[in-house]
Amino acid sequence: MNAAGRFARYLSTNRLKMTRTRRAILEEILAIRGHFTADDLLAHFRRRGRDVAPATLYRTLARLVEAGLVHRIDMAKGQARYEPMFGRHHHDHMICVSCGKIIEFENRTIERIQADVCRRKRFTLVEHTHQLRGHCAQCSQNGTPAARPRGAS
Amino acid sequence: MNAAGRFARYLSTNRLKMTRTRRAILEEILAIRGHFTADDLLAHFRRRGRDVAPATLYRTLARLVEAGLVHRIDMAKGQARYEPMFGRHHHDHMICVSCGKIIEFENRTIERIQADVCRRKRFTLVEHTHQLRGHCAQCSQNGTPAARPRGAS
DNA sequence: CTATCTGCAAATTCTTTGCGGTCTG
DNA sequence: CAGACCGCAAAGAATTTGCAGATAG
Repeated sequence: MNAAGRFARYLSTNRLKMTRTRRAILEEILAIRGHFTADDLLAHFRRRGRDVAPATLYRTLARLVEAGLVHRIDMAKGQARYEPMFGRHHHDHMICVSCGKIIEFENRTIERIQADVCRRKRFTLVEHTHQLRGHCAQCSQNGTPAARPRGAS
Repeated sequence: MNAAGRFARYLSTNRLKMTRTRRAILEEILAIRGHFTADDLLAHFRRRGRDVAPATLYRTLARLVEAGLVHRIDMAKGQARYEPMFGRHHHDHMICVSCGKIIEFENRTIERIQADVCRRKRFTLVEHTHQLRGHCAQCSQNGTPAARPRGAS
């Protein structure tokens, strides 16, 4: 089923409604096809005259996340990012602290070890965050000041 | 060198001052010897009559992090946590979403693969966050409602 | 003595909530 | 046509910043 269909199903299952605004938000996200912030979306709407209230957008994003159609990436600092998850599977992120670019990565071995670690501690994993922050190839090259590695969690 | 000494060295190197308040904050952290929030520290001080302004605490924590003596754990939601790093080496965290408990874990293989991933993408790693959120052994057992695993990043 | 600190209060940032009118199923 | 939504404005949480007097080197 496509994204709109899946959202519709999620909504009806939960006795929620498919409104014009919700449809518009989902379409905009489908059009972006990449990482975005709540503000990005608001700006898109503002630019084309359609005004969506921040409150409404946040409420809808929360529903899309619940429905499993969108994934929220909590940044250490500043706004959260979102990304569509239609038919995609799990991956993690490298975030360039110079230019903000997000590079996705996926590693089966890490996921497996992670599961092992949880099993060993009898920890029931619900979700995880694995972000690598640093400088992307371009920024490292363009003499971005100080790319000194350091440990962190 | 001990923590106080290291902090003193960091301060003087940067033409900063070792004040009474900074000393008190560092001592309090040494006494806690575990994970804490800015609010925890403020409460400790308030309880014993010594009043430290939030602004001052946050400024000092930032310095301690810069000095490498304290590590900041950014939580997806709510307040950041801090932990002393005196003579400890890197580790990551499992966070119980039921009781808030933080369990540390450390895995050389994951760290190594992570470094490989960065090398392959020519990404200069500065720091990383690897958090597993879920239910700890106790909370899973005590019938904490709904421990249904889901994917996330 | 002078630059850095401290506490206070106000500002910020991102997100959430309360409310009165509107729309969907 | 009842219950869910929308936009607006105001609230919220955690942290940061500006300022005037205090203090360390």
